[in-house]
Amino acid sequence: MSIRDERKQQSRQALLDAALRLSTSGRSFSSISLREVAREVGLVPTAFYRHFQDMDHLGQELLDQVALHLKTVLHQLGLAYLSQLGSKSQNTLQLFFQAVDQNPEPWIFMISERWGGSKVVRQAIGREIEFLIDDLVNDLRRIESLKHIQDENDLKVLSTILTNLSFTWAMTWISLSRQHSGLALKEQQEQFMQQAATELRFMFRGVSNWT
Amino acid sequence: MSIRDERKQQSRQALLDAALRLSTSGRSFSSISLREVAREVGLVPTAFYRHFQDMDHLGQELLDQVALHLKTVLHQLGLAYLSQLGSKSQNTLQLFFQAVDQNPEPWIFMISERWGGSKVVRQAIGREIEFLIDDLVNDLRRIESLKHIQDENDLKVLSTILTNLSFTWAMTWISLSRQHSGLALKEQQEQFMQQAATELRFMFRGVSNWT
DNA sequence: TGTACATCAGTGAACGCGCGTTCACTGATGTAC
DNA sequence: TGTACATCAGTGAACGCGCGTTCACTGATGTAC
Repeated sequence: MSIRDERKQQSRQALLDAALRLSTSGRSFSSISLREVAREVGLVPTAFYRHFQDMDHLGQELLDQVALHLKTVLHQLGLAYLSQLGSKSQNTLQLFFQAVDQNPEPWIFMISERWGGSKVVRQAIGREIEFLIDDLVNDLRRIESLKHIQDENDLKVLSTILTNLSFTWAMTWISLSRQHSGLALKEQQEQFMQQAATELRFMFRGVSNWT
Repeated sequence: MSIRDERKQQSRQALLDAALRLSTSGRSFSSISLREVAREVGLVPTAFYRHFQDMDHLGQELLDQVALHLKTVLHQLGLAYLSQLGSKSQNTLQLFFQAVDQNPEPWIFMISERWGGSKVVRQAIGREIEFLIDDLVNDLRRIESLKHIQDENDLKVLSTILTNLSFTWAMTWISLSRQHSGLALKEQQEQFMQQAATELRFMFRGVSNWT
């Protein structure tokens, strides 16, 4: 790639990063402005148009990146779960929250814009969540304790519940860090992790008695 | 109440209704303006200040009304479920979606603003959801098939799952009506209701094998 | 009941501001010879 | 390698617009006597 193309790519990515940062810091994507995004990057507003037609197009591109990240993280979590085999699922839960902490923005974007104010983003998220659910079905199929679930459809329903639950967990977890700090935060997190573990236990109890 | 107070109350409620309508018609609360709300009601923008200090204060009041509605509907659903006793839970699911269809706006507001762009609304929703979960715990306690769950905390976790699941169901249901119509809509709704029923069955299978 | 004054929901003009978008431009980088 | 022209990411001025908020006002309703 030429120097010019490289620099252009950097600016483009900087715009995407700025939009993600602004729209996950307590405000929503539909309430941030083109000028804000450009300003955040140190560009003049008109330069925005060299990269995206408008904020909606940026939103779609941003969602693609965000969805790819989540897909990767979730798949790695699936692999980690499989590799430890009989190990407690609580470990996986810990890994999950660790992944959320390490890079919360994609989670915030995906979850809070799922029913958010931008139609194109909302619809794109609907599609991406379908993909995530299907991916998870493939991971679930390889889990020994789920082998007795014959009906492909039941597996998909299970995947749907888990996906939706995990979104709520992620967002609740993140909002804990926003409302508490220090020791109080640790305490709240510990308590919430216990609760999520119990939720999982409820699910798996249903799974193991499935016919 | 005097004539003047009555008229003032009407205007106030009209502003709240307009804000709810605007913020649940595909846009978000944080992206609608004070002037839009006033215009929708047929008032001059400055008249807004006779009723609310700003949009945040209107939002808090609006949330109170919305939460009260949901609380009432959910409690009535609980009573309906209890009264039919051994009857299929699928009936209750049907009643649930019927209630959502009859007045979708409170559901949309509660769910899409749960992680939305207004901080005060977000935090108020967090509190209200806690109340809804606690209310549901009280209803669950009276269900025969749940009597074997001793630990109060397990009951609360179950209530949390059900509440979160039902929110996702409600919003998915509503977005079906937004994307389809006529026969295709009926088909999608039927299919989704089956899926939700299976999700419930997973949960209850876990519940009945709880120790 | 009638009158004189007080209250206050709603009005209309005005303000400064940030917004999205247009346009002609600049100057560093790329390309053809 | 050096030169002459083309490309194009980023600039800066300008536009019309809707926004939140202020202020002095109007006139219907309420209240005191």
